Amino acid sequence: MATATPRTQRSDATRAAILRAARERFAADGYERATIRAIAADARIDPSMVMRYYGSKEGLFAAAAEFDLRLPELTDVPPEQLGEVLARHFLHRWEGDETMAALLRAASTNPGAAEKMRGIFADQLTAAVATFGTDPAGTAQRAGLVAAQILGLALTRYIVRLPPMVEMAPEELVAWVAPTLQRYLTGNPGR
Amino acid sequence: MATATPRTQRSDATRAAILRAARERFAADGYERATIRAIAADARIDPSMVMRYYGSKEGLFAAAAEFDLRLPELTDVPPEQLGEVLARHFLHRWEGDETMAALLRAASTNPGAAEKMRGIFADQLTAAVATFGTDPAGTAQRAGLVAAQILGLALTRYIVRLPPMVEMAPEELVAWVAPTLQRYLTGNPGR
DNA sequence: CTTCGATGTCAACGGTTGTTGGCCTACAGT
DNA sequence: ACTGTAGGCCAACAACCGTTGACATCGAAG
Repeated sequence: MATATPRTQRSDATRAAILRAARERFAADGYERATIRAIAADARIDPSMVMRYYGSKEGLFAAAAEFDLRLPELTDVPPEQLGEVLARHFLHRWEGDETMAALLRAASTNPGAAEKMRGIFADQLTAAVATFGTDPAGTAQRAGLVAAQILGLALTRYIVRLPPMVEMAPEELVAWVAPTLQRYLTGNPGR
Repeated sequence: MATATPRTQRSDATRAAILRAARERFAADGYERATIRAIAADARIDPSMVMRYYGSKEGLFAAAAEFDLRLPELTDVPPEQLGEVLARHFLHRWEGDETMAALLRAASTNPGAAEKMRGIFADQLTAAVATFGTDPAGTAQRAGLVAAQILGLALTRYIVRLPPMVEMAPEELVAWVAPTLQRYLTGNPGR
């Protein structure tokens, strides 16, 4: 009220407000049900501002779905603890930022979102798996299997909300899933 | 052409045509992008017929998403082969019927579809796991974990289409996933 | 103080969607 | 042969969507 907000900061503030509202709506409703009008209402601005700042709905989604897995350095992790470290990291990453839920919900129906999802796991996860690469030829496969287990966990816990998966404590889930990831990373098929 | 089709069969035929087209569209596009008009066009009838036969879009989806996992009798399977049998069964079931892909796509954005998904896994899968129940208290958890791995596999292979998961041969996937299911069914957390 | 550009608002457009009611046609029961 | 009725089509409605353009407002540079 009293202190006038500098002008250059104002646009950045609303930009951020739009992005926050967009992530919430995309996460809760998916790409098609999340309307620009609803997002603008949440951010307390006019729908046309969304267009001005992000060009189109797809542009807004692309900005809102920018995501970094923030995978830790795996080189200084004891090889037999890789599964546990990864399982715990993903669970915490997911629980603290709804961007990933938004991306997952949207990826089921929106081709662009699916493409972005492929990019994230192909680039970030595959690269991380490659750093301790004891099996260069199978790296992509191993990363894919890890993604399948991780995304299945996220899907059942945050999207479909299967009761047993929702009710389990994070550490309980880590205990169950860690050995699976460990085998996908360093083991062989058929046990 | 020559022989007139009996009237009672005609309606059943178009009912089935609608259902088939609906499953295809729901599987390919998800709930919101699959329009009644497109489904009707595929079935070569008028959109209003869809309403007459199924009441509403939600009613049509409910009918199209009716699904039986067709889980085999698990009582006469050697306990140490449960994971392998289940993994192979799910993969074949999924590859042969796109209903499940339609349900999975829709479950990400449509609450009714998610509810139906919960029902399928809570009823059919949990019941199957309970038949050889060596751990009555943990049955629901074990079924949930199996669902997480199975759905993660389906999501990455049929929906998001992660290249390594798409390219792997079915038996290759079975070899990797079977031990995971086996441990979720009969093992303990933390290996 | 004036001027210019960026920020924000308002109203509207064109298109698509689920859904509805009226109309035509042709077959089954009498 | 006649009639009622069910299958099928056409046109339209009301609502909602993404998107656009014109107009107001206000802070900063000259």
